[in-house]
Amino acid sequence: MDHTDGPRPRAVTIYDVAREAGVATSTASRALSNPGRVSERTRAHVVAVAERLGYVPNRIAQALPSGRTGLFALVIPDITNPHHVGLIRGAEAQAAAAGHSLVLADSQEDAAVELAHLRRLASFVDGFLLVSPRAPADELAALLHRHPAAVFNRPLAGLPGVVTDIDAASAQVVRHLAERGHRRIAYLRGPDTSWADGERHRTLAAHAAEHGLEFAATGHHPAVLDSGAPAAEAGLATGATALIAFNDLIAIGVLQHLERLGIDVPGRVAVVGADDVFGASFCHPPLTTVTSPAELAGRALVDLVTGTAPDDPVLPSELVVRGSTGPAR
Amino acid sequence: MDHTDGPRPRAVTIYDVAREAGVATSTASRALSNPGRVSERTRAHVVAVAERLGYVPNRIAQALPSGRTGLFALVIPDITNPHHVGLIRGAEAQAAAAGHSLVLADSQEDAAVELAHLRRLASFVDGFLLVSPRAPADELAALLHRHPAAVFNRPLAGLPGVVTDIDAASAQVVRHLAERGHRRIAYLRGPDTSWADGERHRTLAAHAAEHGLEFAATGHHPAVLDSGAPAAEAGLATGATALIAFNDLIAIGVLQHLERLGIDVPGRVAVVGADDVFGASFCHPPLTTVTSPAELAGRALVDLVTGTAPDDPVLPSELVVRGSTGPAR
DNA sequence: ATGAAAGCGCTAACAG
DNA sequence: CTGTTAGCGCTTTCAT
Repeated sequence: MDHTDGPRPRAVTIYDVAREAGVATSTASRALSNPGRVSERTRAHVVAVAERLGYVPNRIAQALPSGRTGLFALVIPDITNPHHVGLIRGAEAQAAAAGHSLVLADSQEDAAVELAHLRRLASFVDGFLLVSPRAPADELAALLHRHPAAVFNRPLAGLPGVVTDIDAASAQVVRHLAERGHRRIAYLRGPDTSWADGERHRTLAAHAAEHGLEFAATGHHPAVLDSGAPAAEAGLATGATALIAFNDLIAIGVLQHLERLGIDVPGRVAVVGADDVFGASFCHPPLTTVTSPAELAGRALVDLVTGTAPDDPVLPSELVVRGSTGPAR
Repeated sequence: MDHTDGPRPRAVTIYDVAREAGVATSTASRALSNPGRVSERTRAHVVAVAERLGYVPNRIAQALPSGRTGLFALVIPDITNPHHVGLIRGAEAQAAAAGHSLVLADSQEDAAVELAHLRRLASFVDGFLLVSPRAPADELAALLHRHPAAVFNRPLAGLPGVVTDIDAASAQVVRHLAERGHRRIAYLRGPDTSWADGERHRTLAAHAAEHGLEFAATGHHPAVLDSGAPAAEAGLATGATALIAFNDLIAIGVLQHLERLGIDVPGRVAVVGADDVFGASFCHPPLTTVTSPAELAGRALVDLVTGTAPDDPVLPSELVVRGSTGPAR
């Protein structure tokens, strides 16, 4: 049987409440959602009647005149990535605290899917939370013309947003590796549509130059565990003694591949990830990585889109040294 | 500035389209969403005008008469649990494929929060996807009276649902441990509001009896990593040589605690988890666990709530043997 | 402080 | 095949 078909048993409306309470619908409405503009006596009476009848306001009907649903769309490139889970969690918590809810949209790293989500959801939500959006800036701008939005990890003209302090993280990573005696390092790039990837590439190269280190880059690699093998091969081929992966997923995949190859980590090659996802602390060896302000970012996005500007649009990220880095061979 | 305040620039309505196309609104409506009930010529014309004006139907307005939003609420006890991520992913994918979207609701293992979500979202969604709901059955029933719902891992009278084949999984776990020579096993229980926990407890005890094994249980333990230490202590105190945790989160926490204690796994004690979450294959030692049909379950929930009954409400779960189990001391 | 009435944008009878 | 009209449930002027 199809539960979505057929008329649902009709619910108690505000008309029922008004009639039962012997007042006009407008009075009932005010008593319920605009107290203070009605006498205490009638307010209490209407509320009591509503309670007794089991009245629950129809939020679609509420939304039609106001245009506000209290729903926000959270658009994510890849739900599978554990990194994004922190973001979902932060956003959900902050939204719930403000009485809002999130509509989840997974764009599967596909710009077209992402844009389709924006179009589909536009008339339904009060705003968009865009996590590292992949679509071209002009197309995003066109679709978001009449909708508030906040963006994580991608500066977009005219849209508020927060970003990870990638430069600070890269500086710490490079300094750490230089101190451990590495002379040649390689960056295993992530998706080419990722702004964060470009930033990591740029800042790692710059800091490597400062320290007089040789720098190479490989990729782009998809941000998934399975990229580990090809990324590791490409990284090793550069002759680097330290491999810095775009994120922990790739880094853990790299560790697994190196283990299969019998290559000692960190003895022969060091590995660094990014995001400090669940699992990074107990993989083998435990992964040196940089933290991601994911949960913070999720909260900040909700704040931004609801009009509360955060103090600082640059969110902290810092190095966590674990077993996967060590002195160069 | 506050993006949510102030009137949004008003959008193109179907009236605009109808006027511009020189037809009645009903004709425009039919041309756009009920083709075949209008001449091909006017259809094409209206569509062209709509396109030119950049018309996008207002989904709230569409939803008001029909009562259908195409939104489904996914209610989860704990977003943090990586196990649930598979479920979210499966549900999102299946919903998206059918042109629906998901509203995310995290009840944080709290029955009151769960019920509050149902109340808040009821008038907004076409149905509920309940993942291991924690609230009392009668309260759930009362709130879901007029809303379709599908449930994962908790049989609820009158509601369609799917469950994991916990009995089969338990049978395999116990047989595996018996074959490895364990004579006394302990189950580290999960949340007391979890139906799955009760089932695992019951079936593990039954199969242990079949095999002539001694069986003990400890807990309830919250289903988080930090439960690992107390759960491990309680489990060891039972004198068991094999500890079966409610889920992988607890199991991995147990592994970490045993490592700190210098207790050899699986030499001195074996550890088994459940769900086969991300990380289970590369923790130390890799965790023997049972798979969870999470993604499948997510898809099945969407199918159920949209009226497509799945073939079998019992979803497969099977043992994956890794390094954390071995012969008893 | 309260009531009457209009309108949010769309769909679905009901006519023609 | 197309136009007219009512109505989904609620909020909000505008009167009183």
